[in-house]
Amino acid sequence: MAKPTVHDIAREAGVSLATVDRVLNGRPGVRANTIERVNDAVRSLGYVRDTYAANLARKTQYRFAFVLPDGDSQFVDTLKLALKEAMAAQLADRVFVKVVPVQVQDPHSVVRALNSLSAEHYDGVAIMAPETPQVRDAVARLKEAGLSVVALVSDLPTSGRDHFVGINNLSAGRTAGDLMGRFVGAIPGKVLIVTNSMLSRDSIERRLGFDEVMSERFDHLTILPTIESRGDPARMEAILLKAALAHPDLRGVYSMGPGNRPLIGALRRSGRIAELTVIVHELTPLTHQGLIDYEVDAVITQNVGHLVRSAMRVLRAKCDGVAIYEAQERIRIDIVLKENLPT
Amino acid sequence: MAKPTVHDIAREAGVSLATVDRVLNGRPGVRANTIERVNDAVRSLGYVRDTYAANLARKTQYRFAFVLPDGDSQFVDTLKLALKEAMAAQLADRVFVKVVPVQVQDPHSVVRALNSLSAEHYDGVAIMAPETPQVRDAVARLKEAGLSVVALVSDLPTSGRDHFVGINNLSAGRTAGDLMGRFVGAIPGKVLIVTNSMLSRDSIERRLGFDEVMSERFDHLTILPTIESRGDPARMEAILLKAALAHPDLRGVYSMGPGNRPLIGALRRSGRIAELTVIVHELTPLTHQGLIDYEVDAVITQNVGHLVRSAMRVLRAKCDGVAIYEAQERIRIDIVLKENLPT
DNA sequence: CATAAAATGAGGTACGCACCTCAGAAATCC
DNA sequence: GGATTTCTGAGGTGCGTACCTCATTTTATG
Repeated sequence: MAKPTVHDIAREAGVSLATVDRVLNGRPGVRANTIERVNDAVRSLGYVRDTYAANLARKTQYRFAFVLPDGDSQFVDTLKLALKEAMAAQLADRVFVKVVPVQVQDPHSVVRALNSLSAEHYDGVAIMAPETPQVRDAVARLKEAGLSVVALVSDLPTSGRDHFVGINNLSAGRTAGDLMGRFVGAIPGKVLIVTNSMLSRDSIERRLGFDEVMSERFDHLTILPTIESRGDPARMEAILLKAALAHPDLRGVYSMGPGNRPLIGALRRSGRIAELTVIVHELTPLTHQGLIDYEVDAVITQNVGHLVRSAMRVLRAKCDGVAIYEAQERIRIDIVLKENLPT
Repeated sequence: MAKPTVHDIAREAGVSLATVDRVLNGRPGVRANTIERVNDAVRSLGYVRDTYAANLARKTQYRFAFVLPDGDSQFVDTLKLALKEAMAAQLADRVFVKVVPVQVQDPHSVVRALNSLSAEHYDGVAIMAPETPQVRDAVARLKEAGLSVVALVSDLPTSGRDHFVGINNLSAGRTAGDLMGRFVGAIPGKVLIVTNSMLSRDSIERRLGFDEVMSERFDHLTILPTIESRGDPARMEAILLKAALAHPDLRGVYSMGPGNRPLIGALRRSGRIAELTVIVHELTPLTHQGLIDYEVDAVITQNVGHLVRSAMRVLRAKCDGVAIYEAQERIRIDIVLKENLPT
């Protein structure tokens, strides 16, 4: 009835504690036959290793690196803040976290950072960086070296990462489309989409989802050509202002990525921000204030606290070789309006 | 640099291990003066008890009771399901949970259940039940007996409960109002509110929030007198059907509590469900399907997984006498549309 | 000041596990 | 069948904590 321990397994399998230990920890010196006996006992008794006792005995720490974009992104800042909080809370749980800042626009910077993470100093890595062939290779190398790797916010499929912690961007785009269509209402008009770059996988997926919903359910709205800022706020602001003034029947603006500051600035300058339905991504101090001021109508976001905690849980589980609790690790797409802003 | 242990504290405070232990575990036989010295050492070294090692040594289980409404509420069912999953995941963490079903409409049933929970068999209790004087007293008794108590979903203020795990219902109502106003659009019309009973604290608060937002921002919409089902589905269905047919300019329906099945049934029968903006609470199989079928426009919900996990974390923290990590325990108000339904 | 009472120290055991050593048993090889 | 190699058992130690006992010191009490 009580939780089975290694002693119970030893008894059940008719072997000694030492042998159970060898099997459980993959140490050599056990006949295949005996290994089977032990594993059978584990299964039949439903033994699960007490990871806390194990860590206590092993006196290890989990050493994780979080590779995050450097620079002044409010989203990354809130992410870092959440990470800091989580670290404080997890300190008791033998988790050591190091933040590694990288210049995400430069794949070499990312690769250099990843290559600097050896299995000697780290047990796992969480990476938030755009998908490039170089990064994929570097991740594969980390995996090979025995590190656990999770992709954070932005997925790195085919890189061999253990897990992706983040939202489904197709659904995020569809959600934005749903809200846009409903908020704008039945009157025909135009919708503007802005992004940093249409090359990133996230933007492509969000755009795809948005388009799907618009054509399925709101075809009285016309989508204008996408505005790409390419990381240049001034450029973004200028083009946006021009577009806002050029289309008197513009009804809504959907911003798919970072760069909400120049967006809001331009819309304000155009004098039309109040009448437009503005939907952006990621809840940050800026977008939070935007909601309060009725300048932003909806924010589609992912809870940064959940992101970092999920990343840590998954990394720990991978290190322990334990199955993850899927339902808990699914990051939801949050819709935030003025009224349900978290307090 | 390394994590301080009880040994470090003993050395720092200039006392023996036994004394540190007495202080940390509140055992008697230590002079006030000495207690202070130990506590100072704890503070200055930043000692945090390793709860896992502690539990290992204490070889206790956390024994929690979840007092939940009996009967066929889909919301409670999903809550129970989440509880079951959480139990499976927490089994490794020495948590034992017992579900105690009660007839919530009968305060005596609740009180009887609560009184049956002795400190001998339980360390903490999570309660989901309406607030009545009898229940308040029973909770106070539990606290007195040394149990940790959290109110779940529905708060029990002034009962002395340690914590409330659930959403802010005023904000939930405001959020519903915000969505209703935006989804319905600029055309004047009427809005219907239905609930089980306007006597429950939750309904009152949601209604208050909804009204606030409607009068602040959407005063072209008129709110019809509230329909109360009083737990009678047939009655609800009949009144609702009548109301839906009596007001051709009805634009939206807001359901504040349980009883979504007769609601949707009546609206379907009225033939107007597609044109109405329907906003309900709690994501269940029924409302999930309603979103998919375009019968329900938005669901305002709280994540049951978070609810139970938060309740467990809080109960554990209270039992350990450890501070809770506020940010993680704040239950958000989730807005679910067809497009961001969790997969 | 003697004595009882309270406070403290020293030390042990246990929890479930990892990791180590060494001796002895079993299997394999020539 | 003896020598060698491969397995296995018995046992110990330590991780950070709880909880227990028993002696000893300190403090309060009459």
